[in-house]
Amino acid sequence: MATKTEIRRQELRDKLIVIAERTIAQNGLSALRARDLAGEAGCAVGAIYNVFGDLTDLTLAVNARTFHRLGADVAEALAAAPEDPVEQLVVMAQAYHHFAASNHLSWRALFDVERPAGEAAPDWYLAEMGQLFTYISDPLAVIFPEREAEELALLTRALFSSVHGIVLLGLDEASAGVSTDKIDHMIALVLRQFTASRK
Amino acid sequence: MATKTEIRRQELRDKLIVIAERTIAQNGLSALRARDLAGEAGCAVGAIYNVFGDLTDLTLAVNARTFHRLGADVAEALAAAPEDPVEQLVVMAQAYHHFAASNHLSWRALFDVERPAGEAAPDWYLAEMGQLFTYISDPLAVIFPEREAEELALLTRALFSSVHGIVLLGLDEASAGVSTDKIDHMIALVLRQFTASRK
DNA sequence: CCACCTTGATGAACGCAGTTCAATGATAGG
DNA sequence: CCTATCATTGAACTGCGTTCATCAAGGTGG
Repeated sequence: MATKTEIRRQELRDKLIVIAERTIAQNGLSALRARDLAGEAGCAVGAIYNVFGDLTDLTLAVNARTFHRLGADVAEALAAAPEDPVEQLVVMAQAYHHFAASNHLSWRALFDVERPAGEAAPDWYLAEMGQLFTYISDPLAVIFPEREAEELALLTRALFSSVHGIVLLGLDEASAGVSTDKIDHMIALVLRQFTASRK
Repeated sequence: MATKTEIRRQELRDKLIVIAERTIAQNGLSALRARDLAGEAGCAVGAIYNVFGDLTDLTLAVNARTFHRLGADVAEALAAAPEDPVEQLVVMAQAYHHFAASNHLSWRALFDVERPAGEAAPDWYLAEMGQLFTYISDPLAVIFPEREAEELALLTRALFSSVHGIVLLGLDEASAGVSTDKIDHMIALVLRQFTASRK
């Protein structure tokens, strides 16, 4: 069938994702503009809309890749972590922090993308999130062997959210952000203190 | 001097803040439009810019009031809380949560407002934040009497950020938000577990 | 290999924001 | 009351995402 066309579309799709990824990483989500994109990709503005529904779709494609890189970094840190489950939590949380710090604008784009109210997050997002939760709940189950599964799930979510909050506010320069070392320190403080009494 | 003019300006300023506050509370920050605002206030679009530098300035004025209400709610909860410092932390954190849940769009506007990169947060923001931090650090100092002041400051910030993260992700419907009860439960879990071993 | 038709690509034009500023109207001092 | 000064106005400007009538290319049957 329209093989030629499909190949061209796929190539344009990839090219747009690469350009958008670089733009977001360097200048943030707000710097993503249809005309600039078309200029850099050497296509018409309308061509973007032949390949993506709108710029939000393109942003989501970039975010999927960012989230995947994030998950890979955390997994890598976990693989290299010591046996101790508390240390595993600390190492993973700090890997999350370092990813966010090193990919600040891309990481922000994960949360700043406009989502139509009441619409569920895309599947890849929930899947990637579930993977992260598994990394957390495994050590947690070792640390708190007597807790119910449901309680562990809440703990997992709570700890992830806590670390996320520390990183979010810590990296926010405007509201008197905090040095990288101090963020790592806060993460370790919370996790160690949290797991200090294992019951 | 220009008393007539100044009075008129002050009245317009107040009227715009009230209208913007209602608009944000009901339909979110993205529903704030200069023409609608002028229409509702019965003034020209340009008049907005005689009184506020731009719409972000107006949003910041609304945010100052929101943040102040938030602080008042937390203070009220603290005043009605038991003596036990751990319970004080839990009560305040849940007050934070309930404010965010009951004023979701206004609360979101606190963080969603566009801030020029590299620019510090306004003074009222830092002051209000400092007040919240004091509410937290006082019970913390009772719970952890042997910790250094610097360490306590980090703990304070870390705990605030943690609760903020739990509320933020918990209220986010798109990424499979969580029921109000479960958010309260997560907050209590984290704070109680965190303070279970007092050292 | 050509003629035809279907399908895709194009970019000027549209709608809708925030913001500006020349023209108009009000204010206050003489 | 007059006039110089200042405030207000809203049409116009700019910049954005998005659309769609127009044109070009691709594939197909003869």
